[in-house]
Amino acid sequence: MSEGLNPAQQIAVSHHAGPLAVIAGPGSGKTRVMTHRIASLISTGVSPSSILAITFTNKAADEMLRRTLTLLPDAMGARLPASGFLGPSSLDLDDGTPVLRTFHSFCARLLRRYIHRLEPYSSNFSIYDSADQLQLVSEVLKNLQLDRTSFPPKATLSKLSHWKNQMASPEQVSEDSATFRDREMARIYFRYQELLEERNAADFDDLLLLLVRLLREHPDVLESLRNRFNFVMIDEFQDTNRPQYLIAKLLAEQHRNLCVTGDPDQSIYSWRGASQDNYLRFREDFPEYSIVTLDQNYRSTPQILEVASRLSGTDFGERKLFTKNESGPEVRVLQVRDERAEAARIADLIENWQADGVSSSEIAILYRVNALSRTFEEEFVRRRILYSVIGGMSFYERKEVKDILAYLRAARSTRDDVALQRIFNVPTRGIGKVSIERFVDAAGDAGRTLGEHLRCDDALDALRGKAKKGVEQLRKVLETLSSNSKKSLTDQVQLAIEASGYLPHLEKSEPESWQERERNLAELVAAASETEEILSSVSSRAAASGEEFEQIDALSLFLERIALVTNAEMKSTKDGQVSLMTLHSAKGLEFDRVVIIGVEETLIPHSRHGEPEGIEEERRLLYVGVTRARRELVMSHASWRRRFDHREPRLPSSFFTQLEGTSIVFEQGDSREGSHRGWEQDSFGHIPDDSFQEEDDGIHPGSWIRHEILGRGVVLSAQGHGASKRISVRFEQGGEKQLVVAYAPVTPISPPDDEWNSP
DNA sequence: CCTACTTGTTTTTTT
DNA sequence: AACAAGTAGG
Repeated sequence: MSEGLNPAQQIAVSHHAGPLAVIAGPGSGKTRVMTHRIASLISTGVSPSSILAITFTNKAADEMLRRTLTLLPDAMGARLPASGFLGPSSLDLDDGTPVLRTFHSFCARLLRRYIHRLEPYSSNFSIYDSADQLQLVSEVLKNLQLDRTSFPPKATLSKLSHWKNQMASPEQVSEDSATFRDREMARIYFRYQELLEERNAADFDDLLLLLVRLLREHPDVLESLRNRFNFVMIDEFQDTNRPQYLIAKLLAEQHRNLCVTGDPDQSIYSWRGASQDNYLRFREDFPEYSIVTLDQNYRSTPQILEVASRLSGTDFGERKLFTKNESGPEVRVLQVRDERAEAARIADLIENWQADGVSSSEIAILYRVNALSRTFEEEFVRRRILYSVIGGMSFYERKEVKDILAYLRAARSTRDDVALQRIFNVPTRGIGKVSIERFVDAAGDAGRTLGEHLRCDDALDALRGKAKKGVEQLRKVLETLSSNSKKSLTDQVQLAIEASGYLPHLEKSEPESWQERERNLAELVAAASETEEILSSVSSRAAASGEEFEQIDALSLFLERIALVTNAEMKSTKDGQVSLMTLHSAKGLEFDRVVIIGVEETLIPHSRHGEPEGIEEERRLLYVGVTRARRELVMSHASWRRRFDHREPRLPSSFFTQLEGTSIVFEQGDSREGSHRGWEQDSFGHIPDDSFQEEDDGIHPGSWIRHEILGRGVVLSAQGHGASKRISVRFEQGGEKQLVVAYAPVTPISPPDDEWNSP
C-alpha cells in the first residue's frame, strides 16, 4: 500500500487517528497521499462509507474516487460504481463507497433531506445561481427604491456574499454600520435574505450556512452524521472559508479524525471568504494535531521551479520546494505587439509542439480574466487548432436554457418567484411592465408569493385585456407542467419546451442565432435523459442489494446538478484539444506545456486587487499558474491590448522584476520573426549576454524613445546588455525613470519635431 | 399599455 | 460588443 511513497508521504498515509495537517507544495503528490490514505484506512477495516472527503471541485472528487478504487482489492473495486456525480457519493444510498464531494454539493444533498427542519424552508427548495441572485438583488433595489448606479447589483452582491462568508447576520451588519450608505447596504442584505426565505431558495453561500445552522440546532442530525462519518478529510484547506471550517469542525470535533491538506502558498480565494485563519483555528481546536510537509516536487523541471520559487516564499519562506527531475527547456517570456500578435505567436508555438508530437490535451493556455480567451478562440478556429474553453459562459447560463429551466422551477415550486418572473412574459404574451407591476402589488397585498398568487382565482382581477389573457395562458402552461410532474424527467423538459411555445418564439425573436439556441435546447433534453439513466442505475443497484434509500425526485437532482456542477466538469474532456482556462480554474491541474498569457500590470496583478494583501494573492495566483507546468512554461505580455473598443497601452507585469537573474529567456517580436532567432534554439545553455548586442536596438544614451504609457523621453544612460539592459530615461512629461528594456514597452523614435505616428 | 428601437454601461477570479 | 435601462411609436 505504501509502495513508491517517500517517507513524508508514508507518514501522512499511515496517520489514521487524530487530527493531521498535510502541507503539500505543488506537484508533491498530494492526491496520491489522499487516495493512498483512504485505501489504507479501508484496508485496516474502516468501512468505506464512514469516510468523508471534501474536495474543491466535483471533478477532483471523481478523479480521487477513481484513483482510490484502483488501489483497493479488485473484488471491492468492482462492486463500486466507476464515476458520476451521484452514483458514488449519493448520501442517500449507502453503497459502501467513501463519500467524495464538494462542500456545496455535500450540503445541498443533506439539506434536500433535512431542510424542512429549518423554518420556513421545504425540501423542494431552489438553489439560486449567480444570475438568479443578481435578479433578486435588482428586485430588492426596486423594492427599497434604491438606485442601481449607487448600488451596482454585482458589487452589492459580492458585499452581501462577503458578509455571509464572515457569518455576519443582517442584524449584526446593521448594528455595525456607521454611515448612511452602510445602513442602506444592511437593509438590502436584510431584505435579500428575507426574500430568499420567502422563496424557499438558497444561494451558494446559504448552502453552507444553512447546514451549519442545521447541525447546531438539531443535535440528532449532527449526532447521526458524526456516527456515520468517522473520518473526515478536507482538501485545498487553504481555500476554505469560515462556514466550511465550521462544518468540518462540527463533524470531527468528537472523534477528532480530521485530516486537512493544502498549501498556503496556493491560497487564491480570499475574495470568497477563504482565510488563513482556518489554519489558526485548526491549531486551536485540534491542538494535538500532527503536521506533515511534502516538499519534494515530482511534477516540474528545475527551470520551472526556479521561477516558481521566486514567486512564493514571502509568507512561508522556510519551506522550499526541490526536485530531482531532469533539466528542461528554459522558461520563456514573449513580448508581443498586441493580443492578436500574442494569439498568432502562441498558435505558432502550439503548432510546433504538435509537430514534435506533443498531445494537445497536454497544452494549456491560462489567463487572468475570461475575456482573454476570445482572441485565441478566433485564431484557433482560423488555424484549425482544436481547443476547449473551460469555464466562462457555461451552457446552463445560456438564456434559452435558463428560460426553460425557469419553467420547470416555477411549475415545481410556487415560491420560486425569480424563476417565475423570468418567464412571465417570455415568450411575449402581452404582459408588459405595468401589468407585471400590478400583479406583483396584488400578490404583495394578498401576502402571497407570485407563484401562489398566480394559482389563485382572484389573480386576474387586477388585469384587463391582453395582459389578462397572457397571464391566463401562463397559468395554463404551468398547470400543464405541474400535472405532468410524475412523468419522466426527459418528458418534462421536452414538455416545458413545447407547452411554453418557446421554439416559435426563438425563431421570431432571434433571427441570427435561433438555430444554435435550438441545438442548445436539444442538448438540454439529452442532459436530462443522461441524468435519468444515472439515477435509474443507482436505484436498480439499490433494489438489487436490498438497501433502502430515500428517492430524491429526478427534477430536483437535475436542477441541483446544473447549479453545482460547473460547465468545466460537465464537458467530458476530449483528447486532442488545447485547454483554455483562467488561472483560478487551473488549480489542481497539470499540463506538459503551459502558456500564461496577458502577464501585464493591471491584469496580473489585477487592478482590482486590494493593497497589499491583494497583491500577495495575485502573486500566489501566478505561482499557481507557473506550477501547473511539467516540462515547458511560456509567459506572454503585449504592449497593446484591446479593451471594450479601444486600444490600451500595457506594461509588463511588475512580477517580472522578481524574476530578474533567473535563467528565463525573453523573446521579442511577433509571429514571423520571433521564433527564428539563433539564440532561442539553444535552450539549455545560458544565453550569452552579447546576444542582443549583435542587433542594434537603437537605444543609446542621447537617443529618443517612446514609452507606450509614459510618453516620449530621451535616454540618459544605458547599462548592461540583452535581457538585463537597463536604461535611464528623462521623459517629456517630466520625471526620470529606470527601465529594463526587455520589460518596458519602449520603441526607439526619431527626436521630437517629427510627426507623431501612433501604431 | 405594449413593443421596438436607441443610448449608455460594462469586465476579476467561482461554488 | 453585449446587455440593460430609457424613449418614442403604435
